[in-house]
Amino acid sequence: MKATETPQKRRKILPKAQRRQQLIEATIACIARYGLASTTMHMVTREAGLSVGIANLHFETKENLFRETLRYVAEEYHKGQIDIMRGSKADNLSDRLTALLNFQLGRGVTQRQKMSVWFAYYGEVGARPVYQKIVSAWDRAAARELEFLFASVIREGGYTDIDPGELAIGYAALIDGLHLALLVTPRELTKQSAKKIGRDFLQRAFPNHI
Amino acid sequence: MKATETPQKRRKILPKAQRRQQLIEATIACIARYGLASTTMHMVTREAGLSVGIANLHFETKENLFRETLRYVAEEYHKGQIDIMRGSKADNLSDRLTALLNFQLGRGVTQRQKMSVWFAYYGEVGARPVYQKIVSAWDRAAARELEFLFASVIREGGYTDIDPGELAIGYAALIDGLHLALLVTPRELTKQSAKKIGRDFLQRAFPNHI
DNA sequence: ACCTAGAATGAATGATCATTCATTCTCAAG
DNA sequence: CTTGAGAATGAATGATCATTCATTCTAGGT
Repeated sequence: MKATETPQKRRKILPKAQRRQQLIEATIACIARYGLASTTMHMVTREAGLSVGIANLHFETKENLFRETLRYVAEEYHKGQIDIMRGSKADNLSDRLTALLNFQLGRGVTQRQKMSVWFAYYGEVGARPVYQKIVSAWDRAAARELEFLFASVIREGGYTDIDPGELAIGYAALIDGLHLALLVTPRELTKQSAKKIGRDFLQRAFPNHI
Repeated sequence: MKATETPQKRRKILPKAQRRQQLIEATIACIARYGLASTTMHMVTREAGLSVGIANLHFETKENLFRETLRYVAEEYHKGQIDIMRGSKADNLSDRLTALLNFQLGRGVTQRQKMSVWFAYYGEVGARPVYQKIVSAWDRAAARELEFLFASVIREGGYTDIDPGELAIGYAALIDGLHLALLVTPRELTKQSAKKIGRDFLQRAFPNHI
């Protein structure tokens, strides 16, 4: 009995940008599965179905690859949020708040893989200034946008005694905390409950809108 | 000119428990400074002012040392919370809520070092079932206690339409998220504001108590 | 069909690190 | 004071890993 033949993969040449993308996605998969600490270049390149040397060719060092991967993940999440808040889709403020919540706690974002990667990087922020810079730059951008949205809601609803900046930080913190809870204690919290908790927060702040 | 003499440290023999404690504290310091990923046994033992071999003597493996360190950190934080919630100090429920908030966002807990270590472990939870077990066990215990406290407050205040379990998860998530914000974007958030944001959350839920 | 720029490969290299253990040292008990 | 149980040491070992680069292969241009 002959062992299953390796299908003799033909070497394929692709444009730089495409290979970089491929390697970043392999890195995400590996970090989610094995953690930042134990992910090796061999794992990443094997996951991508390529040879070890390729990583050096496109990213020079492991450090570069990891940094670019963080940039990619951070951009994906925060751009998604910001697009909704700017509201090309829903003109209505209530709908915009709901859409934001649905995105932040929806299928795409709350995949175990995504949250693992996200917190793996957060965990290294204390020790790596570069990671902190990347994350905090996006965080700031999203926070400004959220503050602006909340300010509009406050104006429209005539709510008093609410500082939009503080509420924005509180809401963002709540969402981050819910992501953490979904990752660490998934048994205790369903995505449905998480959404309800987020909605209740908004409702207590903006009772006329939610 | 003679170089500064190393003061020829005398070898000291101490009981097991004390050395273990010393090594755990050195581990915390290293993780905060260098991150989980790059902390080595040499760093830890140097930080403790001891030889490399000592770590193996007391913990067998690096993995063990890290696990015990997580146990220590998790216990310290969650026991502190639980003690306050059980309220041997303040019989008054309002005071108990305030004390809890002051502890969770107070000097001790929000030290950069503490938060770094905390999130370093959270970051590996996705990849290491052992870490997840330790953290989620404590989280569950604290969540139960918090739910009980909130239930008492709800009864006392005659609040309607509040589920204590959901509110407890939301509040815990908010606090975790605020810790994360203090770690990642300290420029955007002072400990004072963080406390105010936490207080506002409680006030919107329990207006007669805060 | 032929060439060649440069994309891709992977065995080899050297660095880093956890772990081991033969040896040294300490101190409490006798 | 003497002694031995076991605490502490740190040079040595072997494993793992990032990075290198001589070589092979591909595909678009002529």
